[in-house]
Amino acid sequence: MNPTDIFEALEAIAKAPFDPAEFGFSFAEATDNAQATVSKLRGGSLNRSDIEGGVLMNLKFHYAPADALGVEATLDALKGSKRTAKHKPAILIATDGETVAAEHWKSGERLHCAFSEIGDHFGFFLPAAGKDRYRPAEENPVDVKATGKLAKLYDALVKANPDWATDARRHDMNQFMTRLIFCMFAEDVGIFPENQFSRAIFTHAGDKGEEAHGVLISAFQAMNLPKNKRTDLPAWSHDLEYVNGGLFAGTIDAPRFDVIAFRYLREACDLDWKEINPDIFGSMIQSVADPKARAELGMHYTSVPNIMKVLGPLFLDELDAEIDKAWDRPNGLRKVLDRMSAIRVFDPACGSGNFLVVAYRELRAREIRILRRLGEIEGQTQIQMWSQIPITNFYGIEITDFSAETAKLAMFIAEYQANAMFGEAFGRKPAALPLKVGASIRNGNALRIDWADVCSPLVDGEVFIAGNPPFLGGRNMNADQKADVAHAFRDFSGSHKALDMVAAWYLKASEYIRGKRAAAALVATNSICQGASVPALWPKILADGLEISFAHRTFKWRNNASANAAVMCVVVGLRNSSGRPKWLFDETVRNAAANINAYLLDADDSFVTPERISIFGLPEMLFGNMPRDGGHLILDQSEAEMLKSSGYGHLVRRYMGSEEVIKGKERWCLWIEDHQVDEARTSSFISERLDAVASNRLESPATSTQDFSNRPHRFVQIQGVARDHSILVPSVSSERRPYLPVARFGADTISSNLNQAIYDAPEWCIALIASRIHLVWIATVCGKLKSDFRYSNTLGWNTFPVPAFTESQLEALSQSARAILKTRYKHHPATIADLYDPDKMPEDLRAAHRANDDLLESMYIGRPFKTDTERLEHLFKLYAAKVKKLKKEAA
DNA sequence: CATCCGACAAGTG
DNA sequence: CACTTGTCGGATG
Repeated sequence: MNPTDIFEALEAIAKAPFDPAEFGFSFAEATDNAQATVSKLRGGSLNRSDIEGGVLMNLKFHYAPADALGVEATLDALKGSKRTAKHKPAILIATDGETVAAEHWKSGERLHCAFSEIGDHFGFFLPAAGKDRYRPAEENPVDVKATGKLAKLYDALVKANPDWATDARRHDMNQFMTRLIFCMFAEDVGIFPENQFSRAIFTHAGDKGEEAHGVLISAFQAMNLPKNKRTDLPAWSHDLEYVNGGLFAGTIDAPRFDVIAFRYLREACDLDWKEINPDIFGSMIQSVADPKARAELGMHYTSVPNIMKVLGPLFLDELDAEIDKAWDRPNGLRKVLDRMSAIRVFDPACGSGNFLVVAYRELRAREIRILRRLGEIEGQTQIQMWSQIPITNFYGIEITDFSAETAKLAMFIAEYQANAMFGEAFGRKPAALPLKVGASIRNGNALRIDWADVCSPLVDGEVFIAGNPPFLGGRNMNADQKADVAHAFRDFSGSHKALDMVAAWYLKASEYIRGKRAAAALVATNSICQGASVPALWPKILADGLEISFAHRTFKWRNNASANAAVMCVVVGLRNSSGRPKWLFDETVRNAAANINAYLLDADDSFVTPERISIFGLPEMLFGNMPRDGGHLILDQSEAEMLKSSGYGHLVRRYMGSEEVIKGKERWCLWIEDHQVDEARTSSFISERLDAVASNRLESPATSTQDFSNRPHRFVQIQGVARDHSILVPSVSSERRPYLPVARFGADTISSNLNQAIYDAPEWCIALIASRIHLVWIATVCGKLKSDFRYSNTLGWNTFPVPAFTESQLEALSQSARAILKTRYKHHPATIADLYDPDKMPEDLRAAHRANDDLLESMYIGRPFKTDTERLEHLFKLYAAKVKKLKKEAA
């Protein structure tokens, strides 16, 4: 059973009427146990439970129906059962058919939900089916746990208070959650007396939380008033600490708690908040408070390892080297301290402040390290009293108000924790309350604000810009966002409209640091270093004395959130040109580079621009044909056969997209010339399809599509059709294959826009496309989809450098192409996906390709190339020479 | 006209 | 849920 089956089985249980005696067995069935096993369970021979009416399966689960005491008490009974300890079930579950309480026994993680929702929580129950849940170890599990609890609390509160989920009240809800989090943190780390807050709440809120609402309001009001002004508040609140700092200013309200929400509140308070990492916790708080952000949590919080990919090479690694060098020289160490105290860190897209928090924490940790060392050398008395790294050296811009507030809170927590460490090391620390001045976080639009206005560049100190700005493709921005980007690019000619929004941050960063004591490094989608973006963006950035100081090449976005964004990233560091070393990172491997170009290669700067026709005289390659039909012109096999047998076969053609070429799938399409429309309409099937196309096109937002609603029999864009044969290259294909997929088809096929096509051209074109050297070129200069190849005629084929071939060379290449096709045919009916699987590629096909490579490469340099690097170097040399020559001719 | 892209999207185990 | 791998068609040059 796969997880989807388990989900469906649990859904079925949730929908059926609840039978306490039956539930354990149906749960066993739902979690992937064979019928025979379930029968034995029913018979009692496998059931190990020691609880009345319970079902216990060794290592899998322990269920008990809830009695009068309620699901909570039953769950506790399950937890305390001797048999549970003996048989170690993955899941404990108690239910009364109304609500469910369950626990992941190993981690102690709990779930409370309505009985009808158990399907939605199938992920929680997967361990009962022997499937491990995804448990990343790279980060602090406390953060993950806390976020989970807070999210559940939030959901429960919203359920109990539907009006709090409306836009009008969201801000109140956000504020409420932030205040709550602060209190839970403060009472665990010693800002408040231990457990002062939760004791006050749980003493006065009633057994089921019926009074929690009023109690929390009073508590928050008290924290906003000096202790001597609380006469109107209940007596128990008079001891609570005065916090101030804006956190408790403004309206104070609280939602009402039902039983489930109150349970989660208790669990959240029980957590040990001492261990919380403010660095990523900020974004987590934000995600908890904002359901939309929660859905997007996977994209917007940057994991600490990824933050360090930016901050390390940007300035921390260099500081470490300086510290090491000065380790035995007090004056040298003091110099490093001076440098550190004059460093400003500026995140122009700070969100809830993760980069700033990590940067602050790392600098404070280094300061402690240096001071300890100075103490060793010179004695404790010579050391400065307080930290010299002011929190006011940390700057941010953030567009949403709530995130900006959260960032300040996260920085406060970070400062508190750093002071505690300082106190531990040197026995002194400043008072925590009431809250003081914090980091400078500006609430505004970073693409409109002058950055120097937020954080001015320094003469006697450095500014490091770091962050992870939002990614949004040029075609997916709304009008406001497009205008913001246009504003950032206002001083430049050439179009920026195809660029990702993150490109505007890079541009502004480059303008900020140029000629200043400043450097920048940002996370970006890898697309800004690929394909059409390279010539559109990087000449502007790398002009006037800037260089790429380091880069992390494409890595997959990843963090602890469950729904990660599907995106591949790069980190690119910018600085004013210098002789200092440059570093190129591949995953964890670091290489020194002589130069880093905009493709993130250790090579000279070069920008390959798209061309309308091949600058090396190759045959014309055309984009495929785009139906824009809502799928209504496309036929499956049975539909095609039906039309053929009823006399409409001449209106049907084989339809080729990428999958048809690569995986040998079969689809057909209606291909109707203008003069055939009346005839086509005599088929009611075709007629219905055409009407569907027409109405679909009318609904399109694009006028170019609407314009074709009165010609529904036709593809909107017809780029080309073969007279005799076509050579098709899928426009997207897996990066794992050692050669690009390419195939030859007859005149009866129509290529969709998912292929590039050369019509009625000689076979040697196949020899070129199927060569290693062509793959290397495409992989370098074309765009990518994640890291998969994306074939472009303008960027890849029309720029592909080839030597001037002789007739006999072309004939040899054609023969070589035929040899490849013939070898493939020997393995019929294996598809291209089968044949070019890197693990299973047949030896004879490999040999045919090797021969093809040797033949072609000898035509370039008289022998095969030794490495891909050598191939690229030669291609770029040919390309540069050709571009130079064309420019000269044009002048 | 002729593309180039997607903090993706859909299918699979 | 994790992993693989290329749809589809709008917006723009």
